[in-house]
Amino acid sequence: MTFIAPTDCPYYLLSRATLVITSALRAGMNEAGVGHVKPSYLGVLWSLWEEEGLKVVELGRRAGLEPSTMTGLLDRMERDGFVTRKADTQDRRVQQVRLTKKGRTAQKSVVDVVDKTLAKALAGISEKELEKLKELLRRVLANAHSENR
Amino acid sequence: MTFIAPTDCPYYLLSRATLVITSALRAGMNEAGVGHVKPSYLGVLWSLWEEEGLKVVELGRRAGLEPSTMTGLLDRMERDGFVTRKADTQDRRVQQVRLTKKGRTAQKSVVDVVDKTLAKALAGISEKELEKLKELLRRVLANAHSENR
DNA sequence: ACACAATACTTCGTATGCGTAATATTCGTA
DNA sequence: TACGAATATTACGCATACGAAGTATTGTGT
Repeated sequence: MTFIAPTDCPYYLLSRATLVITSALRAGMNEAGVGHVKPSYLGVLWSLWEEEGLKVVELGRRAGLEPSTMTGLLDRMERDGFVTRKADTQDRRVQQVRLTKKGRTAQKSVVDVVDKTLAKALAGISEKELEKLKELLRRVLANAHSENR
Repeated sequence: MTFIAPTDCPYYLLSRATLVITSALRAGMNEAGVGHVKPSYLGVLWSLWEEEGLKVVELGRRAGLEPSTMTGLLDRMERDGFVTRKADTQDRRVQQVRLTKKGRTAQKSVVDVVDKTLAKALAGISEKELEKLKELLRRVLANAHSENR
């Protein structure tokens, strides 16, 4: 199969969809007065709201990001006052990442923005269709995963 | 609707799917000996293989990218020898972008890599499912589009 | 106990994208 | 025709991601 028009190419559609939702999230955060929360922070915040004191590698694993990516991401999050790093006393290679008060109290607004933004982005898509979409995307990820070994 | 696990969040799935395919494309290009062709070049090359001498804004429109993004992209493509810019004599604001010989001859290998990479990434997804996926993604783009005005 | 492998994290260079502002040119209208 | 609006491009700062390579620490096999 060869894809001619951009709107016929799944890669184009995926990239664009990701970018427009990222933009919408950024805008939504600004409007809601939590503009310091960048879209990339979400994966980390989500993990830490569940379980605090995770290490860098573990956060990366959960968000699907490389450790080297996490470093810069956590630098920005620390700069913006959402998390702190704390050396682990057991294993001194490890940095424990924990939420600040600001990181904790942001949860409500942030979850709200994400929900509303996704609802808008996915408007007109039924529950069933959404499930199908997610299932297909999971299959793409599974393909990539099995490819790498 | 609130999304708990990453694999339950459409935004996470979309981002990850985009990134893994981008990675796969990069790797595929390298293996095929056209490693200078970066994934971002594809949108521009596609447009120029169709019609040469397009201006920067038009290339951006077709690829879904901002003009300011195009500048850096075209800089890299020029550096890597795929395109040249040429001032338009009619309208001196305009830069005509045209393919070099290298840019033209790359078409066959590049299209080949893209086809094979997408086939692998989308393995196990039927024609019908792929159509559905594309339709849903187009709807997301349409939503974003109508949102912005 | 010691050499070597594995793990955790960071640093650095590069790619990719956006938005804002600056510059140059052209267009439309009074 | 002069002038403000629109258009085309670039410049700059920032966010986000990867991979390769470096550093520190821990684990393992002999």
